[in-house]
Amino acid sequence: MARKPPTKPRKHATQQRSRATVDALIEATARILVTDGFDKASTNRIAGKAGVSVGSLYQYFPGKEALVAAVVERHGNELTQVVRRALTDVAALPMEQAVRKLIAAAIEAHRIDPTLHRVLSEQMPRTGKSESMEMLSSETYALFRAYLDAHRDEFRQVDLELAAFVCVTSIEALTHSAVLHHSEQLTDEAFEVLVDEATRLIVRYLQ
Amino acid sequence: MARKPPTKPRKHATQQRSRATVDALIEATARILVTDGFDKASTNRIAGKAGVSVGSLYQYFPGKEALVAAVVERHGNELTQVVRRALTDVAALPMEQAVRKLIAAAIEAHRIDPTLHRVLSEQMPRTGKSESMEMLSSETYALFRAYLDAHRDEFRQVDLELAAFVCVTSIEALTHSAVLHHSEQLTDEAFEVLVDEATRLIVRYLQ
Amino acid sequence: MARKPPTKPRKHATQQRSRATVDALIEATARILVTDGFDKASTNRIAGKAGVSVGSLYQYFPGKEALVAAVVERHGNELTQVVRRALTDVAALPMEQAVRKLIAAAIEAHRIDPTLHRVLSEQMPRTGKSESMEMLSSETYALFRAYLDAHRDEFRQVDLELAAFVCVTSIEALTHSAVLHHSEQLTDEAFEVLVDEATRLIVRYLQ
Amino acid sequence: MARKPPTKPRKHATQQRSRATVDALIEATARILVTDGFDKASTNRIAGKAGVSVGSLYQYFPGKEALVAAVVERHGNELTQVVRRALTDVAALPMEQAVRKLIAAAIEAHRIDPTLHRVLSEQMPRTGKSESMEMLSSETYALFRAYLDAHRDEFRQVDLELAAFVCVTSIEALTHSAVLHHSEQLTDEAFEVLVDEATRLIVRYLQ
DNA sequence: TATGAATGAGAGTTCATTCAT
DNA sequence: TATGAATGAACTCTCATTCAT
Repeated sequence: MARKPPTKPRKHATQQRSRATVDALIEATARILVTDGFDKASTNRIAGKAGVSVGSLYQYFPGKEALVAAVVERHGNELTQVVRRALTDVAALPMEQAVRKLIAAAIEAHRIDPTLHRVLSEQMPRTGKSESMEMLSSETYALFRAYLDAHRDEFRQVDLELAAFVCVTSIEALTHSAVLHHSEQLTDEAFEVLVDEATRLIVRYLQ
Repeated sequence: MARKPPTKPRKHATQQRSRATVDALIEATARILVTDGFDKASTNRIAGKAGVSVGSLYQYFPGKEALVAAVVERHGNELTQVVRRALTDVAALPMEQAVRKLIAAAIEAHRIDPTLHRVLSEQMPRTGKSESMEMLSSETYALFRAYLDAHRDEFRQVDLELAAFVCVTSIEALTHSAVLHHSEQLTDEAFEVLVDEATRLIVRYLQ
Repeated sequence: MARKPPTKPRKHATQQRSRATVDALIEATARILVTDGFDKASTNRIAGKAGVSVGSLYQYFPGKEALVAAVVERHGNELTQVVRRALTDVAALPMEQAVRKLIAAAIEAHRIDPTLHRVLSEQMPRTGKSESMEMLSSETYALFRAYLDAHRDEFRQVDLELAAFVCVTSIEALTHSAVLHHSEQLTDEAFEVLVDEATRLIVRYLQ
Repeated sequence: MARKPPTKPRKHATQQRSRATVDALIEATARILVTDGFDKASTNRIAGKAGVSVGSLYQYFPGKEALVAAVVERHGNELTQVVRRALTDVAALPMEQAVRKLIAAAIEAHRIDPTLHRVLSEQMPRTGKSESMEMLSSETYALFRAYLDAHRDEFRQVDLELAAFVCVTSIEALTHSAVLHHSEQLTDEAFEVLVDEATRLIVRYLQ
C-alpha cells in the first residue's frame, strides 16, 4: 500500500504574520479548487494566488494534500458549527419542529459555499472523503442520535443507530442534491415546500 | 472555461481482435480505478494491465477520459438494467410491495461492483459525474416518476416531480451508503431490516 | 554518425496496378507536404490519402524518407525538363536573347508547383537539400557552363566556372525569391520588368 | 490551418543564475541544430546539453520553437550588426567602393557561424524562416534601399524597390552559396576574385 | 524566514514500422 | 498482395518538492 502523504500543518504558526500566510494559503487553495478543480490546483498556483513563494508554502504545509485537508477542515468546521448550533437550539423542541429546523439548517449549511462543497465531496482522490469529509457527517450523526435518544418517547420504538442512519443520510442527500443540482429552481417558495416534504419524510418515518 | 477532453471512442472496432483489445482496456481501466483511484490511472498503466501497448490504447480511445467514460457507460448500463427490470416487474404491484422490491433492487444494483461504483461516483473530475453518472439517476428518476403517475390514486395528492425527487434521492442515498460504507455490517438480517426501514420511509411519506 | 534511412524504392513496379499505387503514394505525399508541411506528413496519413493501407506503402517504399525522396525526384525532373529544354532551345541564340529566355524559363520552372518547391527547399531535414534538391542546380549549372563555353567569344574573358556560378546562383535566387515571396506582386507587367532587370544583370556582367 | 506554437520566452530571467541558464539553453540549441538538425533537437537533448533539467527549459521557454526562435534572433542580431556597421561605414563612399565593401561584409557576416546559418535558413518548419530569418533580409533590404536613394545620381534611373531587390537577393545568394557550399575553395585569393566578380555584377547592373 | 530557480520522475501522446491474417 | 491492428521508443510538457541564496 502506498504511504499516504502527511496532512498535518508543519508548525502551529503562533506568530501573527505566519497566521496570515497560512490563512492566505488556505483561502487561495479553496478559491482555486472552486474555479479550476482539484487537478489544476498546483502548489505554484496556490502560492502565487496567496501572494507568497512556493518555498513559503512548504514552510507551513508538508504538501498539497495538507493544504486541501486544511480547506476541508475549515469548510467542515463551518458546516458543523451550523449543524451543531441547530441541534442545540432544537434540543428541547418537539419532534416535528425540531426536524423542520434541522432540515432548514442542513440547507443553510450546504449553502455556505456550495461549489466548494461540491468539489470537496466529488473530486477528492482516495484520502479525502473518507477521512475528512465524512467526519462532518459522523459528528452530525452522533449529535442527531443523541437528540433521538433524548426524545425517544415521542416516536415508535426503533433501533436508534438505524434510525439515525436513515434520517441523517436522507436529509443530507436531499439538501445536498437540492442545493447542488437544483439550486436554480430553489426559490423561497420551493424552499418552503422542500422543507415541508423532507420534514414529512422524516417525521412520519419516525412516528 | 477549460475545454473538456474528448470522451468519444475513436473507432468502433469491428474486427474480433480489436473488440478484445477494447474490452481488455475498459476492464483494465475499471480494475485500476478500483485499486488505485482516478489519478493513479495512467494510460501506460492501463495499457500495461490490459496487456496491450499504449499505442493500441490511443488507437481506440482519444485519452484517459474516454476510457473512464467507457467504464462509466458500461457500469451504468449494468445498473440501469437492474433498475429497469425491477421497475417493469413492479409496474402492476401495489405501492408497498413495489417500493420494497425497488429498494431491494437498488441494493442489488449497488452491489454489482460497489468499489467501482464508489470511485465512479466520488472521484470524477469535471466530466464524469455530472455528465454520465447522473444520467443513470435521471433514467431511474423518470421511470420512477412514471410509476407514481400510474399509481397516483394509491397515495395522497402531491407534486409528482417533487415526490419522485424525494424518493429517488433518499433511496439512492440509503442504499449507496449502506453498501459502500457499512457493507461489513450488512448481514442478511440487517439487509432485511434496512429494506423494512427504507420501505417504511418511502411508503409513509407517500401516504 | 547516424545511418541514413534508405531512399530507394523497393521494387521496380513493373505491373500496372503497382505503378498506380506508387504514383498515388507519391502524389499523396506531395499534397500533404504542401498542405501540412514535413512533420505532419505521417506515413499513415499518406497511405490514407493515397487510398491504400500503411502495409502497402511499405511494400513499395522502405520508409518515409524514400517517399519524400521520390517527391523530390519527381519535382526535380519536372524542373530540370523545363530548364533543359530552354537550354537546348537557346543553344544557338546570341547571348542577350539566350539569357532572357533562360530567365523566363527559370521563372516558369519555379511556377510549376511553387508551394511544393518551397516546402522541398525549406523544410528538408538533413538528407534533403544537399543530396537531391541540389542535383537540380548541379545539372543546370553544367548545362549553363556548356552554353558559356560554346559562346565564349561573345563576352569578356572570364573563368567559366566562376561566371557560371555567379550567373546560375543569381538567376536561381532572383526567380526563386520572386515566385515564392512576391508572387502576389508578380503581374504580367512586373514579370516583364523583372526579366528585363535580371537579363541586364547577367548580360552586363558577362560583357 | 494549424495553430503555430508560441515562440515568446516565458520569463525575462532577471537573476544572474537564470540568465546563465537561459544562455546555456540557447547555446545548446544552436549547437544541436548545427550537429543534428532541427528534428533531432528534442527538448530533453537540449536541456541535457545545456546541463540543466527539462523543467528549467520549460521555465523559460514555452517549447522547442521558442528556443529556436531565440537562436534565430541571437544569430540574426550578430549578422545584422555586421551589415549595419558596413552600411554606415559606406554611406559616403562612391558606388563601386561601397558595393565592394558591402559584399565583403556580407561574406564576413555569413562566416559568423556558417553551419548554423545554413540550418536556420534551410530547415525552418513553418514559423522560422518567414517570420524571423527574413526580418534580417528585410532590414538589410531597407538599409540598402536607403543607400541607393541617397546615391541615386550615381547610376541610371531605376525603380529603387526593384533595384534593391535584385542587388540584395543576388549578393545574399552569392555570399551564402560561396560560404556554405564552397568554403573549402574559398582561399584568400578566391575570395578576392569572388568579391571582384560580385562587385562587377552589381555595379554594372546599376550603371 | 522568504524566495524562486532548479529538479526530474512520470504523464500524455504520436508515429514509423512490423507482421499475422 | 493487401490490410490494418499492434507495437514501443521517443517526445513534449507538468508539477510536487528541494535547497542555495
